[in-house]
Amino acid sequence: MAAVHYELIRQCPHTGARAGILHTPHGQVETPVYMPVGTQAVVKAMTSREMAEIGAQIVLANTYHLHLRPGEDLIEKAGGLHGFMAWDKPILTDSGGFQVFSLARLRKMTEEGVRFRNHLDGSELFIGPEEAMAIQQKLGADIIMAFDVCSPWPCEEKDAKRDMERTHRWAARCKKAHSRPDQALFGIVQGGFSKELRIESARTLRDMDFSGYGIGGLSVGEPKDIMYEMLDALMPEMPADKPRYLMGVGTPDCLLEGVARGVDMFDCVLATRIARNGTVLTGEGRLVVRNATYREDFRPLEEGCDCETCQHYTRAYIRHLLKAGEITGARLCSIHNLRYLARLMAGAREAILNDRFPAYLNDFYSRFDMRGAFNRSEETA
RNA sequence: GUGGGUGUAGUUCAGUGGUUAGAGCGCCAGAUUGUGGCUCUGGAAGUCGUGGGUUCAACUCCCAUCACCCACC
Repeated sequence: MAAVHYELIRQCPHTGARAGILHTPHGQVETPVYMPVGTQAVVKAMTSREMAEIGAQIVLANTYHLHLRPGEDLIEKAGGLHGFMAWDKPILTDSGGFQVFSLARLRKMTEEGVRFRNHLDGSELFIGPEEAMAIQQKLGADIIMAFDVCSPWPCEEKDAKRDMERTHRWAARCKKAHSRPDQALFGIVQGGFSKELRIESARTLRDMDFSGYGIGGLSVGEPKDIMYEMLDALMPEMPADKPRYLMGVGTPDCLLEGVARGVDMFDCVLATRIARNGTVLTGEGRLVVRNATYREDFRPLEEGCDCETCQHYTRAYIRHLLKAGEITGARLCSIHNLRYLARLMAGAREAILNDRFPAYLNDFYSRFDMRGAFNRSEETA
């Protein structure tokens, strides 16, 4: 049996939403799931014990960043990422493909791979599909990602096609270089913002038979409507017996819209990033606890939340910590946001299992104030 | 008491005759979607201690005065 396999438990009769279990060498993951991002082998400001308490089932780490520092050889000596991080639940490593995209000014890309001038000391390094696989196999995550080419928004169709085709060739090279049987390799769908390309990419990768499929190149600046259109087009082409992972999403509404279209896994830095800058997520919308209006607000961040932060601390106190630049302010907000997303996804799963996912989605929108928050579609519309 | 110094945004300071007096920090707000982010962007905020005077023109020069600081009696 493969290192990772997906077990479909229940399909929503009205939407594409599905509840399942991802079986991995380090235990099960109940899907749909939000995966906190721990780029540098840590979810910023959090310990692995706290992550477990928050209810995180699986965390991410990043190939590019860990290759630079401290290096995969050291992590391998430490017993792989699980030993190094003291986290015995599942881990997924991103391949570094996105860093090629986000650090584009520093790159030189050829068919072989990508030459970077790294951001730490400026020295040159090269990562191609084989290097990305070799690094990830030493890091030892349960799930590793193919090295892909992420097209930007906006993007000419011919450029998106070129990136997609290279992604497919690189996916084949990744598959060939992948040798550890206890790690699952996921391919990544690209295709820019063309439905035809997205469908072609999904079919091509499906035929290559990966253990799961990432959907890359979305949430890179495009309006939400366009992201949803792409998902609507490509999701029917995704194999039902494999997990589907929408990379880099996101906001609470995008997560649920993704679930509704059959996505099983998500990751996003948003929750922890905005937490460090004083914004938290609640069922009623965003709350910028850093703002002066909460100076004397002695309520918890969110009434009824079961997170450690909301159990013990007030908005006024957290605001004070944030304003004073105290690290604990960022920690308390991160704990809350991670717990919020864990609850959101657990609630979605529960709703799917009970055949009431559409009502769950409606209830979310009726409570969550979308005004001015994460509303990217308004900018371009 | 004598001599000297300093008074400019909430704060620390820049600005020595010429557009609408600036900066850092603070304050207020916005941004943040496979993390180069305790980051980035924007905004509000000053009767230039006070009162006179010189000058076409004064934060800037002169006089007085008040406050604070230093030194010496």
